[in-house]
Amino acid sequence: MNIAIEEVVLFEIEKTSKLAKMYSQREFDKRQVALTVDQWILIKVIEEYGPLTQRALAARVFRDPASVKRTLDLLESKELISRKPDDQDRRQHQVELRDRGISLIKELMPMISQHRKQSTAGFSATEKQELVRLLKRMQDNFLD
Amino acid sequence: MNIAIEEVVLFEIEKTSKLAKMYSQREFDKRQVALTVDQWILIKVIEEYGPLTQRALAARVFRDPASVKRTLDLLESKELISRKPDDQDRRQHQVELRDRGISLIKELMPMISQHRKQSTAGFSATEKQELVRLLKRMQDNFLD
DNA sequence: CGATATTCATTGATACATCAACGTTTATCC
DNA sequence: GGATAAACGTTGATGTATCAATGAATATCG
Repeated sequence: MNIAIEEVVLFEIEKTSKLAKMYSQREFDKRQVALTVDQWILIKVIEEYGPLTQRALAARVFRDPASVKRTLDLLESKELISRKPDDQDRRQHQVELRDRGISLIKELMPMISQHRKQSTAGFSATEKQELVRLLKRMQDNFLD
Repeated sequence: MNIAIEEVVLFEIEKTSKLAKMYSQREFDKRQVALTVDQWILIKVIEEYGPLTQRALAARVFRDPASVKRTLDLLESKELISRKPDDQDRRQHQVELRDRGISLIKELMPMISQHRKQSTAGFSATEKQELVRLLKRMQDNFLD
């Protein structure tokens, strides 16, 4: 049974992605942080690029707007973010961080930075760049 | 706002993984194949390694046994697989392909092979190997 | 200016992901 | 051998992913 390298590549990408997410989630749980990794990513992106619309937010994190909407509902109930209807265009809502969101991010950033470093521990600068370069080329192959 | 390369790497892995799955799913839908990508992966693994227990199957595809169980329920209702209680150990079930599963795989393999090749189109043999090597090293970084 | 088309957020339906808890069956240990 | 522990599959709860459809607001076009 000959297994094509192409198959291995796709499998390893999927596996790496899952492992990274599981690793982060365990860290959150260990520290009693009542957040999922996807929720964390949203509030971090809102901090960096907000206020922004739900659609713009979804595009930035590469998720479906319907899915992002539901996650925002949860973050709103935790009082970490708020949504305000836009005055110029009342179809869209501006999403922004609330105080509790801001302080939560400040609190968690050290752990997050540590996790990011851990992901490429032992990699040279060249290897990190090469990995990103190859991944982007693969992405292009899927955009037809 | 300086964005660490570690952050980019993790993001690109996630993005590549999502794109690959979306690309495959669109192909399935286009051809009216009534399967999700995850369902396809399960029956393909059962074909290659079956019969096997649900737990062994879950470990092979790197998924949660509870999740695999539910997907197997769907595949069973489509009459693509069957489950038999093991005589030696009645806690576990042996999962195997049924005739319809076998012929479905035969029918879809050309498309799948094409998709796998597409993923690494333009890659040299060295680049493919390098990508897999870097991914595996990253996985090791998460196994503590 | 008024009909038509598009955009945004939302909701419903279906599927997958993870963990915890549970019943049944099998292993282990005193 | 009988109590205790562990393994397998299952179910429930919660969160995320995708597509299709809907309502309200805005753009566009004749």
